[in-house]
Formats: sequence, structure tokens, C-alpha cells
Amino acid sequence: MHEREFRAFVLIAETGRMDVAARKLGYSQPAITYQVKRLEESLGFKLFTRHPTGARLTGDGRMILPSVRAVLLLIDSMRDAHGARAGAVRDQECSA
Amino acid sequence: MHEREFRAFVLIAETGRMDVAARKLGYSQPAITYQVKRLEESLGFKLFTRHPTGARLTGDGRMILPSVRAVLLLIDSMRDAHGARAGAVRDQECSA
DNA sequence: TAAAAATACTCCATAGGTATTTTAT
DNA sequence: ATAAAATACCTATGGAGTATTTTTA
Repeated sequence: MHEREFRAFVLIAETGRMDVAARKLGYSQPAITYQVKRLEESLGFKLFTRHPTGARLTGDGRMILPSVRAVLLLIDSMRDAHGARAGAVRDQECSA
Repeated sequence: MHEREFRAFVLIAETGRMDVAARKLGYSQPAITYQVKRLEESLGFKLFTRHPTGARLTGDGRMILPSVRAVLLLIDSMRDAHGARAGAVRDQECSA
């Protein structure tokens, strides 16, 4: 369960196309296919139905989309956490 | 940025010991050291200060701990998502 | 039949283990 | 001196690419 798989999942959900999401993320089309497959295996259910017209969310996929977006926002916020404490001394251990 | 790194981080924060967390998670001690290192590199800051007595959260580490716990709860909820819709037909695509 | 995705394959990076060294009390 | 983490080294798996095949609207 990796950040990049979550990013791919959201972008595929938004574009409805694995190849487009791949290009936007700088991956090859098979790499994205593989990422989706791995994520589906980690979760235990299918996220998309595949068609010549693109990829559509399954009901399960649609259910977890908000959670995945929330995870990505949390990860973004973590990256911003460094030095965000008001006036605290940086990089020191703390008491609990 | 991987689920297992988050699980390791939380358990080290809770136990104050990398080796104990490693054993509880079924990894070797160096594997956990490496997971922490990678997570620190992904985030861009140190999560623990290292001592002969164990590992203590940095201020930054302490700051992100709630977010990491939230991410893990979200991931758990995703795993439970399959078939959680009230009476809906399973594994079908949906309209949006 | 043409589009999008899946598969086959190859290659390099990631991530694990065991053995050992380093560090700080 | 001891207990914990870090490093070195080796191996296996993961994850990327290119080329090709399969699928279905």
C-alpha cells in the first residue's frame, strides 16, 4: 500500500483512463496497470472495470475514493509538518 | 511512503524501541532501522533521536504521529469497505 | 477495427536477512 | 561493558520500461 498507488488510483478515477493518468504521472501505461493491480491485491477487491473506452470505478472503488483522497491530504500535511510548530526549537527530541 | 513504514513508526513511537517494534512486526532490527530511514527521507526530516536506551520521537515526529495514526485507520477502513454498501450488488461498476 | 488495457520479458532499485560494528551510558 | 541502533554485505522481490497481445464497444 503505497503513496504512488493512491495517487495513480485518484487520477485514474478522475480521468477515467489509465493511459492518461500514466502520462500525467510520468509512468508508462503498463506501470500504471501494475500499480492498480497491486493496490487491488492489497485491498482484496477490484477498483475499476476495464473497457476499451477506459477504466470505470467499481462500487468498492467509489467507496474508498474519499478515504484515499484524505490519506493523500494527510501525507501532504505531514511533509509540511517540519518546522510548523509556533516558535518551538527545531529537531529536538520531546518529552512524550 | 508505505503502509509498513507507518506501522513501524507508530510502534516505535509507542514502545520507544526499534528492536522491540521489529520483533512485534516480524522484521529484523536492521530492516526497521532502514524503514525509519526511508520514511525520514520521504518526509524530509528526522522522526527519532537514537540512544542506547532506545528511540525517542523528535518534535516533528510527535507532530505527525496523529496524522500517521489517522492514515492507518483510513487504510483499515478501506480494507473493510468491500461489500459494506447496504444491500448493493457487489463488484459492479457504478455510474460516477 | 481501433481504442485502451493486459501480458511477457528484461533490467535496475528496493527491501529483506545475517553478521558485525558503532555508539552512548 | 552492555544494550541498542547503524552499517556492510548478499539475496530476493518489486517495480520500471519496451514490445506485443488481448479485449470489447
